[in-house]
Amino acid sequence: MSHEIEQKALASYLEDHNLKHTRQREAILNVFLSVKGHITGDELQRRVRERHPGIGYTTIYRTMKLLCDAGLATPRHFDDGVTRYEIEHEHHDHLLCVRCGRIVEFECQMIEQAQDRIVARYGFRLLRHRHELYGHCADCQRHTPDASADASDGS
Amino acid sequence: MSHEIEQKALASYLEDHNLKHTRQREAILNVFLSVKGHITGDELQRRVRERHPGIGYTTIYRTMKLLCDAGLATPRHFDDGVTRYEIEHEHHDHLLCVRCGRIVEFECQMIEQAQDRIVARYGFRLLRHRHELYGHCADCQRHTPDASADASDGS
DNA sequence: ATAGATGCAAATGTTTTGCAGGAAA
DNA sequence: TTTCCTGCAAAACATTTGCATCTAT
Repeated sequence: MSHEIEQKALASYLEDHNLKHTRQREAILNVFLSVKGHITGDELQRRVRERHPGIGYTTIYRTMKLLCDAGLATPRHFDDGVTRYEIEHEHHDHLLCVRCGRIVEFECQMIEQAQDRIVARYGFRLLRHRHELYGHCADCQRHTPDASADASDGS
Repeated sequence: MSHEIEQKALASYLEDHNLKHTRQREAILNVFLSVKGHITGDELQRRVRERHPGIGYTTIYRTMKLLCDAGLATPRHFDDGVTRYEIEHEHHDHLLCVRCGRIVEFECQMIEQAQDRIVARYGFRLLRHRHELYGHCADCQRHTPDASADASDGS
C-alpha cells in the first residue's frame, strides 16, 4: 500500500502549514485513499459517516480543499455539475459512460501535441485543458444495445 | 443577415410543437442572435431587459431550453459552472483565456481521429465530447507577461 | 493558553418549479 | 375559451461562510 506515503505527505503538509492533525482529517483521508476512482463530496461524506457519524459536509469540503492544495487530490468537474475528487497522479483525460457512470482514464501523446500546435497558432499560452469523451461503455451497449434517448445532458 | 433564417426556423419549430409565438420569445431570440459569441443566462437577461423590462430569469432559461431543443442554440458548460449558450453551428471545441475571458473556437481533424481510436480501444460508443484548452491569450500575455497565480475562477 | 478546527445553520449562486394570473390561438 | 406562457416567490442543489464552541499543540 502506497497509502503510507500519502499519509506522510499529508502529515508534513500539515506541519509545514501550521495545520492540525485531527481525527476528522485522518478519517476523510483514509476513506479517500481507499477509493480507487473518483468520488463526489456527497458520497465521500456518506462513507466517512459510516464509521464517524457527525462529520458534516463542511469538514469534508474543507478537508478536500486541503488535500488538493497539498497536491494529494485533484478536483474534477464533469458534465453533471458535481465535483469529483481523484488521487493526484500523472496527467490524463477521461472517457465516461453516460449510462452507468463508469469512468476510464486515458492519455494520448498525439492529442497533447496537437493541442500544443493549436495553442501556438492562436498565440495562447496553455495552462491546462480538459478533454472528456462521453458515450456508452461496452457493457451498457450489450445490456441495452438500442439506445433511445439518454436523458443525461443534451448535445 | 442569416438571422432571418433562424427566425423562420424558430417560427416553424413553434408551430410544429404547438407552442406560441410571444413577444418575450422574440425579444430573447433577437438578443441571442445578435450576440456573436457565447452568452450566459444572466447576461442575456440583462441585455433583454434593456428593451424589455420585466422579463425574468425564468423566461430566459425556459426560452433558451426551447432554442436548444429547436437546434438553434447549444449550451456550453465551461470551468466556472455557468451555462453559456452559443448559436448552434458546426462541431468545434474551445480555447479560453482565463484572464480576460476570451473564447476562441477551434477544430482539429487529427484530434477527432485520435478520439475515435481511443474510444474504440475501450469498446465505448462515442456520443459527444468536450475539449477545452485554458490559458492566457496573446494580449493578456503582453499586458501582464509575468503570471503569478491565476485562481481557477476565470470568469 | 491559543491558534486553528469543527459543526450547525444560514448564505451562495445558478437554474428550476409551483402556482395564479395573462396572453396567443 | 382553451391551451399555452409568464413572472413571482420559493425550491433545488452543490458548495461555502459566519460564528460560537471545541481541541490539538
